Amino acid sequence: MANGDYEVTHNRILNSGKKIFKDQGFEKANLRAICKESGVTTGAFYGHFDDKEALFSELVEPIVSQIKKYYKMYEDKSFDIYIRETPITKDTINKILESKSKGAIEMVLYFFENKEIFELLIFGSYGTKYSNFLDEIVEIEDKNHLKILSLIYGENQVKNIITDMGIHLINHAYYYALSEVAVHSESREEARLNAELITKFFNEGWGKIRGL
Amino acid sequence: MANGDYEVTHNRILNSGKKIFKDQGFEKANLRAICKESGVTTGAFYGHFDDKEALFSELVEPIVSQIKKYYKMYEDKSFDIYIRETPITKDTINKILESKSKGAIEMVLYFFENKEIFELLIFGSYGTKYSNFLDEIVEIEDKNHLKILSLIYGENQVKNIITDMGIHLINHAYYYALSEVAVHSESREEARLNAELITKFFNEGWGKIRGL
Amino acid sequence: MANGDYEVTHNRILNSGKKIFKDQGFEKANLRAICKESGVTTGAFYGHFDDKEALFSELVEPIVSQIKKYYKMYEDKSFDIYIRETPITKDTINKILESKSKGAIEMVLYFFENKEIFELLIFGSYGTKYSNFLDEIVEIEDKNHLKILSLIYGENQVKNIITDMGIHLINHAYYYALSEVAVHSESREEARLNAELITKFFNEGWGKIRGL
Amino acid sequence: MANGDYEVTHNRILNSGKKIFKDQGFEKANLRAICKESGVTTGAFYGHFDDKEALFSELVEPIVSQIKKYYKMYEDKSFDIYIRETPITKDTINKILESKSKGAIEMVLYFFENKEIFELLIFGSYGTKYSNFLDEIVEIEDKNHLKILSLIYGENQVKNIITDMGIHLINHAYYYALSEVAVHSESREEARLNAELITKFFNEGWGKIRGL
DNA sequence: GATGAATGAGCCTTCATTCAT
DNA sequence: TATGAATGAAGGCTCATTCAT
Repeated sequence: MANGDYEVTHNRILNSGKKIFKDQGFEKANLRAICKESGVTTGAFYGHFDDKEALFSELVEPIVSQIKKYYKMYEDKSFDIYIRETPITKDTINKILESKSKGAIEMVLYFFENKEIFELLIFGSYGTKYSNFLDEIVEIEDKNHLKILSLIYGENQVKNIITDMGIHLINHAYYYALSEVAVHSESREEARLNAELITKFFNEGWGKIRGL
Repeated sequence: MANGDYEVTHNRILNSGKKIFKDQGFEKANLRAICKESGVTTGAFYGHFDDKEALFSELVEPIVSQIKKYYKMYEDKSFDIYIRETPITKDTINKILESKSKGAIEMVLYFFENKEIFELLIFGSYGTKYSNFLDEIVEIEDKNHLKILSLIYGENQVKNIITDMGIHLINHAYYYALSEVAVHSESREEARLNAELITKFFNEGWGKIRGL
Repeated sequence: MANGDYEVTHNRILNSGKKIFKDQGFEKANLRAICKESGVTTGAFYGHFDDKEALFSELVEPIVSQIKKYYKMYEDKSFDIYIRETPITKDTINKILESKSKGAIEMVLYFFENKEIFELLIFGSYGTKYSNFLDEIVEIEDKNHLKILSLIYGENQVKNIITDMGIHLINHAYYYALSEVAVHSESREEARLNAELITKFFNEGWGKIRGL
Repeated sequence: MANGDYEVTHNRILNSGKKIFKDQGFEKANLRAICKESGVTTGAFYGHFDDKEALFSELVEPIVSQIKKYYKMYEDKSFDIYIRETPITKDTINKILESKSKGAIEMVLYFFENKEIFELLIFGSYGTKYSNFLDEIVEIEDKNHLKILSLIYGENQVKNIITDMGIHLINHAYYYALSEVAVHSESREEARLNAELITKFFNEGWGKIRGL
């Protein structure tokens, strides 16, 4: 192995890691195999990453922090509306829901742009601290959803509309479906269409639940 | 270990396997721990099962074959209708759909009755040949769904309504949600209510898709 | 390797461990070398011991618990005298000191009987939880010594006789010397004579310190 | 790292080595950590020292050679007396012993002035060629002691007074105690007092053995 | 000279499976 | 058929040292 550029080797390891983690998942992926694929010794690996999970983290962290940033932002904004306008008009509700839908679709597109990494994060992270990442997001969405429903029906009436578990089941299905869209769509356009399909589909269901 | 009945020992291993596979998943479960829990030596284990996966299979196989039987039956029946009645009436379609929904809910209840095994099969099978079991079911449902849509719109028009991937995404979400219902509901009644909620929710979405 | 008796293999490992730990110390000792020496695979090793340190512990623990037992007993007895007789007579002091000396010599003889293990514990335990074992004993002795001096001079006057550090320095020297006696004497008789020499030597020094 | 003076860098490495070797001992000390602490690359390190042990040696060598010089000197002088004055007077013996004691105390003070390095040499050298350094000194002292006792009792009578091993055990205890004094005293004054305490203590013991 | 990425043998440990008894 | 000790390849990781630039 030529005594190469740090960054070149680093990226070679990142690429091998991405490939092998994607193929086999974090748990099954063999560090020596990643090193071999990168044309690097195991010793060299540890000059670039603290351990196996650090490689995974470095691959996945950009997308993770982006998502966290998004939720931070979203939470603040949502809370803002929540305290300022009471009573809430139907129009406001619709705006919130529409903005949520648009946000979801844009997120899918962002994930699509980072397909491989996103796939890693969602479907290959078993054995890492990210293994429940999507579930954590779903839980945030559960809370947000509950807030919105509380705006509409009042905090005490929500439970007559749907249970907490009901909300969770539907959100879980929704966000996993969107994840699949990001991972399995072949083009940006296809991703957008699929995300819109799923979103409309779920909005319809929510409409039914809310509407009556 | 008293030289007990073969069957007694066999069942003890099955029970320990069920417990430990459920807690840790197939992959992480330690065979020695299962043996210890059963009060059986590793050598004895291999008198009962070919290997670790054989234990998992035996646990899971009853439910698997039940499901397969169900789909075999369903397929035949569906195909039956398909060839016998043309042109198809709206009423027939509705009957088919309703029967599908009912079938789904009953399936959830059946899974709920076999909660632990079902959980194993769906959420603990990573590393076994069953790791894609639910996906395989979803694929069958995709085909069924396509048949139904073909009955309504004609085989050539379906693609104007929804893509194959669209069908798959929605079905995937649907069956995963139903699986969660079976696994996480605390009572049969709760399972039924949740299954009905999810089913109505998804029917609403499908109605929208079909309706246009 | 014949599929041998558990105990036979266990002892073979213990013996190899004793030998190699003694030669190289815990830290430098190579587990594979111990296994090779025992004619056992590394896998087999872990059927007998939890890890490298567990082997060391099992070798050393009998002597450790014996010593602890001795100090437990000694402490109780010493404390007993301390509370019962006040003011203390010179005669009592002498009896305590003589009993301490006799105890020390007997301990050396006990260690001599367990030479190899004792050597392991005192001089080969770097890297284990026993690495400061002798220091811990010395600290106990420091406290005991302080008690005795307090009996003679009163708690407040001791510091005019000798500092805490002074006590510690001398005790440290004493117990290391006794350890060397146990480890390097070739016969029980030699061990006894050396232990007596060291003890008389140190008693003389203490006499001088006390005497003024 | 600014392309500093060779010597500046060299000293920085020496200082980091001193610090880290003292904290962790030679064996456990990590060369990369030493380099990092010095702000030097590993490559650069090997421009300054042949290997890890060479760094240790350079730190410790000044004190080592000083000690060797001392013993060389001492040996010559002692030998001198031995051949010149026969029969030896009691007064001469006392002078020799007193000078030895004074020498020991001064040595402790010298070690105290070089505390850190001395601590390295005596308590942190496991894994280097210095690991038995103090033992080697003790052996020299054993020989010197034997010479003195031979002067007093005649070469053939010494063995009636004390065995070689007895001498060694006591000397070992003595020099280890003095080493502890140098390392653990907080001030020069404390070091002197402790060294005097230990020396008087041991002289008392020797007096008993010799004289009476 | 200095750089610092790379080396690679070595470490302890795990675990499904085998097989002599 | 049951036993359970033994297998042995594989795992992630460490670190003094080397060497192309």
